[in-house]
Amino acid sequence: MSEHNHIPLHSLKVSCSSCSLRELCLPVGLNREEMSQLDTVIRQSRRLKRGEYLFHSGESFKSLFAVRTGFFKTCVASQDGREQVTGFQMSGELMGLDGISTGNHSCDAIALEDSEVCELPFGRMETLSRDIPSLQHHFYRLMSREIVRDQNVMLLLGNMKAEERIAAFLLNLSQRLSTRGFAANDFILRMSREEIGSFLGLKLETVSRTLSKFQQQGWIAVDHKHIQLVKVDDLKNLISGCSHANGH
Amino acid sequence: MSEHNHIPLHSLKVSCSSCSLRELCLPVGLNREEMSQLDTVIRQSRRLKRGEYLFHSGESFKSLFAVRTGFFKTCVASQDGREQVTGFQMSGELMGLDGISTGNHSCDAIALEDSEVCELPFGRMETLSRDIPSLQHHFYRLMSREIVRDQNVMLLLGNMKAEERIAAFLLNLSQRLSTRGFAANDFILRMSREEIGSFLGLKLETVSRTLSKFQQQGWIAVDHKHIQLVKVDDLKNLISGCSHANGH
DNA sequence: ACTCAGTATTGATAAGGGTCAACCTTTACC
DNA sequence: GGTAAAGGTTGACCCTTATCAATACTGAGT
Repeated sequence: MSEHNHIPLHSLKVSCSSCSLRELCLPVGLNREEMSQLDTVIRQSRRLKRGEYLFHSGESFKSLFAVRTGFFKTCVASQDGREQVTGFQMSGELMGLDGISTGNHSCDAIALEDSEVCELPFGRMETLSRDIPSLQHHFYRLMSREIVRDQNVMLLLGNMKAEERIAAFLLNLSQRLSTRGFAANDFILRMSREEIGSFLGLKLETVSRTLSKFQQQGWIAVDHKHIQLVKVDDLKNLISGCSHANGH
Repeated sequence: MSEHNHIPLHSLKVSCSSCSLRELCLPVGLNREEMSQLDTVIRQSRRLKRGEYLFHSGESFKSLFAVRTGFFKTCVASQDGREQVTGFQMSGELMGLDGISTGNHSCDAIALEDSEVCELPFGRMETLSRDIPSLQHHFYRLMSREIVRDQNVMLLLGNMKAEERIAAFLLNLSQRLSTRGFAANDFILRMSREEIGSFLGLKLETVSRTLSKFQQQGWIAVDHKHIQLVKVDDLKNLISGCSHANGH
């Protein structure tokens, strides 16, 4: 936590050492002292291997986690084994907001590839956010954004057909990847067909068939987990009308 | 805003004059001064007639609203007219949290019967919550609870069959009504079959048929909007396994 | 390089729920 | 109080997606 002093504020974005969190999740507009206060709170990052749980449903909630690198899914499970994936998280995105409510996590968070997260002890963030208004505001906005995202998923699950869901899903991924500087139209899926299906309320066979269909129509190219979007406009046409439906 | 001085703290619950909000939504544990600070922020309530919009999607976000009396739905609409009801709100429940994210409401809120709400100007609540830690904490918890509720709706929409959805819906309503001191097994639906369907991702005909089916089985009695739950355990059996699925 | 388990594709068939339509009931409004 | 509009029920039929099944591919680990 040293170099801040030598670096102009506006470039902190790219030069913070400990954690990419601040670039991606936290508000600009903090002064140096506030930044260093934040530094004392954010714990060093934790590494997880593919398949590892970041937290389990029911576990006591202590911290939020921000993805530094890698890819996660969050899911709620019913007693009889059915599971609903409630979201996929990539770098800069936050997990654990559901735990604040009861003090226990209400979902599982699982790494879909080797990943790294920043831990944000919530109690200390809460305290700190009292002293730093813009931080408090930012947290309210983050939680609200999650609510909006969830509402859009409801719209997707409640109103859209399989093809529309898949198209919305691909376009949403594409948009989030390009925000992070990755190619928008050429990417690797980090999740299985079954996990996509669980998120979208479809069976894995339907996901597979729909991807094949899109490929036959020349809209996308599918090579297992490697996806290329060829005709983005056609995909967008499919969901125009049911729009709003882009989470995150 | 007068009688607080004469009334012991623990009974504020029942005796606040201006607004039932504090009883239902806000944390206990405020002292008298904090309570009176809150009083200066909470605006007098607003009355709405059935069918009236409390706010529209896209409208600038200024305030949260808590239902005092009556019943609301919130919904997001797609361009082509499809609408997804994202929730039904009854007394004590909050609307508008989605607006914090962008500064604009992302859904419509519509009164399903003549209703009364408290307005909570968000900017002032935010400021106040800096000075009153328990208020800040309470807001975080409220927002988190909304996230958990939405996740459970996703589970419902993504995994459950029509009968399970309807059963979960009825049981959820029942539970929330009984929390408020109303009969748990005998109530009037405030929403149409179509609105139920929109919330549950079903068509109105399916809602109607499923209610008829439950009635034939002797599990419930249906007289238009008047519903009686006769065999609650059978309804619960239907959704055991997919449980978790009770919002709010 | 081989194997086994997990993952994906594709086809055939079935079921659940959507769609269309007719009819009935209630509510709201003139 | 009568009439129109909205809401609700029920039936027949069809479409989308789930289910079941066979096969193929991939990749991690030996």
